[in-house]
Amino acid sequence: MNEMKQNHNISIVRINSVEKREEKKELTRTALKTENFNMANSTFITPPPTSDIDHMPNVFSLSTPPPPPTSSIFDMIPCDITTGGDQKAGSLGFMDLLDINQDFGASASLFEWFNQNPVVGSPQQQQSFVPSPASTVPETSEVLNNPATPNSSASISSSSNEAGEDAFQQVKAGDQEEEQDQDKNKKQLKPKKRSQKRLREPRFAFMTKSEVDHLDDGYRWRKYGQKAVKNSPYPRSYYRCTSAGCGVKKRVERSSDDPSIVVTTYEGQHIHPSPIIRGSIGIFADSSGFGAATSSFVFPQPALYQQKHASMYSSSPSLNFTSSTTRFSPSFSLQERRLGNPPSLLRDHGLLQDIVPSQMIRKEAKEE
DNA sequence: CGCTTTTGACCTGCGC
DNA sequence: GCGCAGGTCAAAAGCG
Repeated sequence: MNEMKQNHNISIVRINSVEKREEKKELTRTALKTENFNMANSTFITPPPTSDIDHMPNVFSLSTPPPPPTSSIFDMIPCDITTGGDQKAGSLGFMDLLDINQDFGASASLFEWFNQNPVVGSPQQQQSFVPSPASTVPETSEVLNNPATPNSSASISSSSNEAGEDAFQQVKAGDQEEEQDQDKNKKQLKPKKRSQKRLREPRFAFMTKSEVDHLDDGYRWRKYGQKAVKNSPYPRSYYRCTSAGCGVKKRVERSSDDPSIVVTTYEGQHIHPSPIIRGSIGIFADSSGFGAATSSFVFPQPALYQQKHASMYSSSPSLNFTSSTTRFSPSFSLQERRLGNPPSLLRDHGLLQDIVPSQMIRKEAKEE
């Protein structure tokens, strides 16, 4: 249990995506040129938006330095947020997202903000988000840099194939015949659905400073694989949501640069409410919950889902934080947050208080 | 007994 | 075409 009380520095990356193979290749090449290429020097290139999840900022970082013992989430100082490829977007912080320093209009929550700020609009916008080869890595690194891991950034590329089922059914049909001929000698002769091209769901990731690899985000996960990661002594674990019909996956791996950093990548959206949802506290089930070992915050559920389960959502939950031991989903008032008076609930657990934005240190350093 | 984790093999995509 | 690395499968083992 002690490990559950580690500091959890979180960096979130969400890069909207556009399937630009050439840029992707270039990114890869660029990254590989870097001496310490790893997750840190990567960029998410996800498929075009398919849901409300894409209303989230394309990229934002919640990197956090080790907080003082008495710090709380309310002590957080804005960290970098870069939207799209537009550097003019400037920096926004975690608290910005929480409506502390930034006016999100009527929305008092990250959730609402996400849904009210369709950052991802036109294909052009999406494309603009994907940094050019020349600028991508540095920019991404800038955004993702965590004080604890100067070289850290996360980079994942994904490809989407929207050709659809038809294409794959044809391919599959052909492959099945081949499989019958081929795999008789092989151990795993069972026909797999491998011939189908995988459809990539939108992905996003975040970095957490934690000693715990598998972070509790309120959902139940089943590990289905583990692979050694090139240039890293730490393996990557693959998890799938255990809920029937829910195909959300997540990958967890440690940064080779800083073993204390856990990089978690979510793919897909939950089609069910978070098991942790309970009580009267305002909650929004997420589309891809994520969090730290002892705390988690959850991203918005797709609008469609919310409509179906409107009763499950309160008016303005800001962020759903949960604990693996004692879950809680604070829906504190804006005033409370602005006054820096976190609910005792938060203070008592020393969980969220571990989340501190990356620029806190930077700013403090500047002030000194 | 049912669920989860482990782990080696296999599949797929990409670079050379 | 080959090799590599990422991703997935599924049998076996582990666990409560």
